[in-house]
Amino acid sequence: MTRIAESTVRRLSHYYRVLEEVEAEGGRLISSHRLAQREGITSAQVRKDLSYFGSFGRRGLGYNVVHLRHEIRWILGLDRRWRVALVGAGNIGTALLSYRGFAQQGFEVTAVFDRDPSRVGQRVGDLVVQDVSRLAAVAAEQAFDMGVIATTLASAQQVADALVAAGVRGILNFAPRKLFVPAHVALRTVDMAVELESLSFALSQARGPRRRVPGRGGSGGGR
Amino acid sequence: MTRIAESTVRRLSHYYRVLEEVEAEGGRLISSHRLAQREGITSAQVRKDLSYFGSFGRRGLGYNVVHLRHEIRWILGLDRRWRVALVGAGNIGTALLSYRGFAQQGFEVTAVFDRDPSRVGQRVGDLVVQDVSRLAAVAAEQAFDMGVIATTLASAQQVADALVAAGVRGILNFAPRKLFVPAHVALRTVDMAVELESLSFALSQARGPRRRVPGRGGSGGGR
DNA sequence: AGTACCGTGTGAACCTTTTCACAAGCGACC
DNA sequence: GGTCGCTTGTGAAAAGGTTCACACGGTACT
Ligand SMILES: NC(=O)c1ccc[n+]([C@@H]2O[C@H](COP(=O)([O-])OP(=O)(O)OC[C@H]3O[C@@H](n4cnc5c(N)ncnc54)[C@H](O)[C@@H]3O)[C@@H](O)[C@H]2O)c1
Ligand SMILES: NC(=O)c1ccc[n+]([C@@H]2O[C@H](COP(=O)([O-])OP(=O)(O)OC[C@H]3O[C@@H](n4cnc5c(N)ncnc54)[C@H](O)[C@@H]3O)[C@@H](O)[C@H]2O)c1
Repeated sequence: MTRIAESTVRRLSHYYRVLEEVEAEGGRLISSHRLAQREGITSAQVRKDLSYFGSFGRRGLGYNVVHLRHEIRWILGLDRRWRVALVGAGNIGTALLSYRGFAQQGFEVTAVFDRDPSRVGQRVGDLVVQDVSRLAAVAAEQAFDMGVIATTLASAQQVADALVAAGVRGILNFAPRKLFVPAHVALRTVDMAVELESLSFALSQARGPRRRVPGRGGSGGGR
Repeated sequence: MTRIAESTVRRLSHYYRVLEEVEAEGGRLISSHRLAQREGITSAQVRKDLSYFGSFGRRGLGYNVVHLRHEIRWILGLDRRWRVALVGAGNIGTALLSYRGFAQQGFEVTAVFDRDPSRVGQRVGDLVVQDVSRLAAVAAEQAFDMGVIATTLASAQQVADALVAAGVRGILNFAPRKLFVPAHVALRTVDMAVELESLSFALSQARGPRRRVPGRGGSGGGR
């Protein structure tokens, strides 16, 4: 079987949401075309994505909503609980903890760590912030599947290393930096600055090309 | 000139960060190879990305750090201030407001809106939360360039519509849903659930293919 | 001035992902 | 049972993005 593209996986998440909604609305069947419409993509894309994993539809009819949702749920691994360690109980970290959406999809934050003594010991939601030095010890008990990095930029790589050492197989990183992890550890980075800058670029495209100082090559600046 | 790929723009953001760091470390020149190494990509990719915008390097030498940083700064439109309206003063919204990183890159949140009467009037950072019904009126004064949607899922599309009506040309969306906006408005979505689910998928790949009930086609589920 | 070395900029090759287009399956209706 | 309309699943084509590989330009050193 050929490797699945990251973009396909991300769309599966979207299909899953749509299916949840359609199910709630009472829809029993949905065609690739209508599914695609709700996501603003083509129906061929939907069918191709699903075809990598099997044949879930019925010709002339479409997909059974409940069935397809369960299939995608299984494909994405959402049919189990994932134990998640959160490192960094700052702005982002506490926002994530207060969010109930993740637990609903099976992502259960079972421990929070920080290194700031003023935060350690405080309660955040149902959890008490622990000192990050206890990460290895707690991991031995709880066997985290994933780690979330919500620390300051400067600590991100060392926290990643600690999480890897603690045995996580996946890391979600909020620090705006490239992290290096072993090949067997999956890494995803949420970089809001990149998104904003991408917007900034898009909005700047309206303006004309760079006005250049005449008589000056493009290379300059060096002495 | 050919359209610039979104992936190229995102990498430019990363190059920009690396250049900031290298500059802080006192480096004057950097080769595409070393720049690539710090991002875990190939040097050809770096050169290709930059080549879409001009010739910024010197053969045999590399790129002048300060000069290249300024070029990218200009390309990404970070050489000006962007006025940003934030809608939704909940967990994510307040986390964003407490973050100083954005203002440093020129993204200035100049107004915050919510519809919850218990939040309206409260101070968050330097700003006072206003009722979302005032969005149009405030936009007339402040001329927002971009909007950030940090509201609940159910409100996201109507808030997007309101922001578009208020004249923003870019939207950063945190609600996990596909939003529809006119072609002249740039939209980027930060969907943390998708990221987590992508991790979940990656971690699930270890397990074998789906065990199927024998004697049952792939299509089933319908009556 | 000549030679050795280095690194950019870029066409071409390669690889990946998306879109096209259609045969084949399925239900409905006569 | 036959025909019609609808929709899937999928090879093949197209589009898009990345990597290769090298000519060319530039520095350094003799
Ligand atoms: N808040 C935002 O809106 C926002 C937006 C974009 C990016 N980010 C990024 O997200 C990350 C977190 O941002 P924030 O605003 O929550 O920052 P914050 O300063 O509020 O929180 C960071 C927390 O991490 C803790 N920490 C630092 N080093 C640690 C370590 N080695 N081990 C354990 N804990 C450690 C700190 O004590 C602090 O509590 C930063 O990297 C930031 O660049 C934040
Ligand atoms: N908090 C997280 O960690 C997290 C993670 C992933 C996704 N999200 C998404 O981000 C969004 C915000 O999450 P949150 O945790 O900050 O939620 P929240 O409930 O804390 O905040 C949402 C805020 O939006 C306001 N709001 C709702 N409808 C509005 C409207 N029409 N106009 C103006 N304001 C309105 C609410 O009054 C509330 O203050 C949600 O869509 C959520 O799915 C949040």
